[in-house]
Amino acid sequence: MSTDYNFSEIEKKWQEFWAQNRTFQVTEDAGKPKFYVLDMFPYPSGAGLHVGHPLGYIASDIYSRYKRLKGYNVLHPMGFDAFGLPAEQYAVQTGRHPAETTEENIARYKRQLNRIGFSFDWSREVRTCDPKYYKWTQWAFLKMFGSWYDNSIQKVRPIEELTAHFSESGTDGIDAACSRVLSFTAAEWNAMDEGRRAAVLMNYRIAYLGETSVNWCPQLGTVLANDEVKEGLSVRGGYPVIQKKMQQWQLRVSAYAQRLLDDLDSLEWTDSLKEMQRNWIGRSEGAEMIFKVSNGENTYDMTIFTTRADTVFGVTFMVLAPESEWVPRLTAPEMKSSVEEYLASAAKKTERERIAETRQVTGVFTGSYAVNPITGAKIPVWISEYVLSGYGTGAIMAVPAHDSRDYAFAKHFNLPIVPLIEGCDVSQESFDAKEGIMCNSGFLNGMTVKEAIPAAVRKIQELGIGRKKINYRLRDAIFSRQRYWGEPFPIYYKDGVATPMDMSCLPLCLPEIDRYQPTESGEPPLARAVGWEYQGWPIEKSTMPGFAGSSAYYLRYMDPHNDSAIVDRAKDEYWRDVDLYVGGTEHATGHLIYSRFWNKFLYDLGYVCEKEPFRKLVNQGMIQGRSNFVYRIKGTNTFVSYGLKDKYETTEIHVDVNIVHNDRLDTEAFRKWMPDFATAEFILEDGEYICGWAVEKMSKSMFNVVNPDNVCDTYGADTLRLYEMFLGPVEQSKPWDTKGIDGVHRFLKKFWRLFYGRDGALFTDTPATAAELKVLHNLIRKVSADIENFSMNTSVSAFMIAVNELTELGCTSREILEPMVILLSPFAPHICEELWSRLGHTASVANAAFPEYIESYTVENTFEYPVSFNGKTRFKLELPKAVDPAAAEAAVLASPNTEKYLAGKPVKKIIVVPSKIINVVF
RNA sequence: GCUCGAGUGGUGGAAUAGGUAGACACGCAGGACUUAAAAUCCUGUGGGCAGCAAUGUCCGUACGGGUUCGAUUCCCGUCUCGAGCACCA
Repeated sequence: MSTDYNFSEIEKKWQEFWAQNRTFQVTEDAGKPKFYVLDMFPYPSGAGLHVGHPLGYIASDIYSRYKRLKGYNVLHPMGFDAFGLPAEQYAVQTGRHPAETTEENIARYKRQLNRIGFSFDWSREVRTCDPKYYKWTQWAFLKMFGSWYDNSIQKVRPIEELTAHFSESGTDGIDAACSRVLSFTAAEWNAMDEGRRAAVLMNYRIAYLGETSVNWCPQLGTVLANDEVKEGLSVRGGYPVIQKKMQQWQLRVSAYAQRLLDDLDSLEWTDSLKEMQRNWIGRSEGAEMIFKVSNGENTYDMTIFTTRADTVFGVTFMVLAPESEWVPRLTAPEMKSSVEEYLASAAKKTERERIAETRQVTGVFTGSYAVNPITGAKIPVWISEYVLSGYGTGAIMAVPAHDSRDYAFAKHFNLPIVPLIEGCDVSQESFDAKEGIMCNSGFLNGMTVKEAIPAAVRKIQELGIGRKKINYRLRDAIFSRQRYWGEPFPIYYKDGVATPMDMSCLPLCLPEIDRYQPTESGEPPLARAVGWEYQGWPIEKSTMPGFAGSSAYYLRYMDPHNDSAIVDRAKDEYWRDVDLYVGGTEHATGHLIYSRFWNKFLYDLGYVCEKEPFRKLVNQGMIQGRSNFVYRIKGTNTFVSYGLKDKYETTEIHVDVNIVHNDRLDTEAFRKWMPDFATAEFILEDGEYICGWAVEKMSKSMFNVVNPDNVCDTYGADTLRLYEMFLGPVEQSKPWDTKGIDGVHRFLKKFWRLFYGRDGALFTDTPATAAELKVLHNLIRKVSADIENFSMNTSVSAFMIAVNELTELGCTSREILEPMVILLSPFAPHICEELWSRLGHTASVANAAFPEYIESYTVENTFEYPVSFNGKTRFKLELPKAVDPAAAEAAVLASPNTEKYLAGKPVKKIIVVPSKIINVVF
């Protein structure tokens, strides 16, 4: 048996051992407390893993292994978010089936992950593109299609209960989340034909088909959700996005807005993440107010939303969103052509252009007028882009004196501005602050703004022209994607009416098609599928978005092979929810909202037992790339070292970081790297070529991608794991910098040498000394506290200190070394398994028990020493044994601050080291 | 513009409840072992001043104030960086 630390042999051996012995497979065990540790499952991209990906996985794996040692039954699964755009785009280019490339990518990912020694229970693996998995995505969709949200009990109910109510009493007594408020009697309902009823019900379903303004990305040929668009460009690909009205499947997430907001308080998430979700939900309290509007022939009631009901006396015009349904009704004949021209120009703009022209004022007059319900004044109705159709009612009352957007509009089109707050100057800009005393405002005069807002709301409520209203920014999620590689909708169109398939039809498998691009007529790829029909009727041709499959995957891990339920009730009641969820912050307003919504929906229907899916959430930081540069002297093939480059005219060239070590270039490897450089010459400094560097995104084009496989080859997985933790706090973003990896590797070698010297085993059965026990127990305390707090980086330091100390003490005692192996095993599992077995154990170290911390081994041996001051015993010194009490007393009394310490305050203790006071506790 | 978060040596970063700032590691410098290299080990390493020296002393956690016997930590203001939202009425 080798006495050297041969990591590659050890790591291979134990990875095989874990797989063969199914060491990390778990089942429900009522005798043990459960703990569910989840990583955000990866999208298996063609590029494979780089060192940034495993950061969170390593931290969660340490946590899982630690909890296992602590006696918990730990569920720690992994799977793949396997539907998605890149595989499909690759298919469009190459004609290869996305399933094929996805399969290959998953195999590569699994191989890479397993090399790092994660304790995943692979028997529970899920893949979103597997029909056995997406059966339950489709199932949930059908459940949503068959449900409505009852606002009065804040809960979802089966749609049959709504139809029963309709046939008995119409819409009377119904307070439902809906696309638009409808009102009809039972008789009217009963007289409707099937098609009409279907249309009415669509207004209430949680999953519904509706016309909406969507983010359309022409280059991708698909619709995108709000969180898939950043700054007017698609997150995937960075293509421009335009607004387009389309008939789309949507999820009525907005029904859950208040609950999604309220339940945030119960979660152990970072404040910043909760804040992000709060902003995204965007609750705002205000009022709805009805304005009479007239196009000259007819008069209508138009409802608007405002948070400043108090400013109603200053409304000098109204504004409609260009997409508002009021526009056609209120456009006067003589204004028709200019309105149409304006609408056309607004529709043509991309989202990005709209943002770029943010402060440019545009708009057009409709020719119609509204009546201010309080003052009776006749005010013009305009159309402008600055009003959004998706928020409130898509129409506003404009108060230019107290809203900067209305102000800009009024100035531009020369509309009147009426100030409503005493002493405010609106000649240059609006006065938006909610402070001051009201004036020019009838019954509100003399009140402060804070008083006036509720007073105005009360008044309009009395007059029956409005009511208190809470609005949310959160919109319904658009659920259709015009592409191939996603879950098909189990919906067919019977006489044009969207009809759900029977549950027994699930899974509805994705059909084969010959090509993956949209059809020539612009239909989604599924239009190419031959026989894509159900009982002779056409099946829905769009597919579900990426977030569909990732919204409930944590539930399937609890019971991944169940074909008759999304999760067995007993298993759900055992595993309940995710105790620790680790993943990137980029999912804050996407996946993490959708998942919470999805879970709440299933909770309402009684399929799951917890209101919230993810109890504690940790956001790991991104690992950026650290690029290296070489400097070629212009017009030559000679490269000059970093420190000398200013003496020449050079071009900076990215060089593969894998042939650079500690910023020193491996010149031989460089010559072999690319044919162009085969004859490269170098100007060195001190015999070495020093490279320049910069922090950039980790990407192939910058040659700064570091593959974890390479690190495992050179240093081993245990070093990689420790180093990623050592780099800094898990939550923090930082560049991958291999400087320092040697230090961590050196630590593992030192650790090994505690057990094995040059001539064989060192460990003995001699009892531990007091000093050794102190080192061990301090470490136990430190490491458990650190892991619980997720500060793995300081744990690694603590290990280094402990190993140095034990080395210095010449520790060989099994009594110390065995617990050390257990302690380190979550961080560096392979070396610990090996040492554990060499210590004579046959079971995996993963099945050991975490050593208990015994305080008496570590407490400082201190004693109290009374100090008299001015003849009285005034305070006590808590002194370490090593300190001379007389010297300490002298130091305290001599301290110029002692008088201040004693000034009227009782002193509890003073901690002293020779000649210096360090700690006074009152 | 609004909302969060963060600014500590040459570098990554420590400092649990306000109590010896800079742990640990990298890098650097010097040394040991070696024919040599690699590996390994030891010593030093925030800055200024004084001293042959052990050492002493002052300044130091973005900047300016405040609270406190004592502030990297708490409070107010400023600057810089990062993240998110962005015409949300």
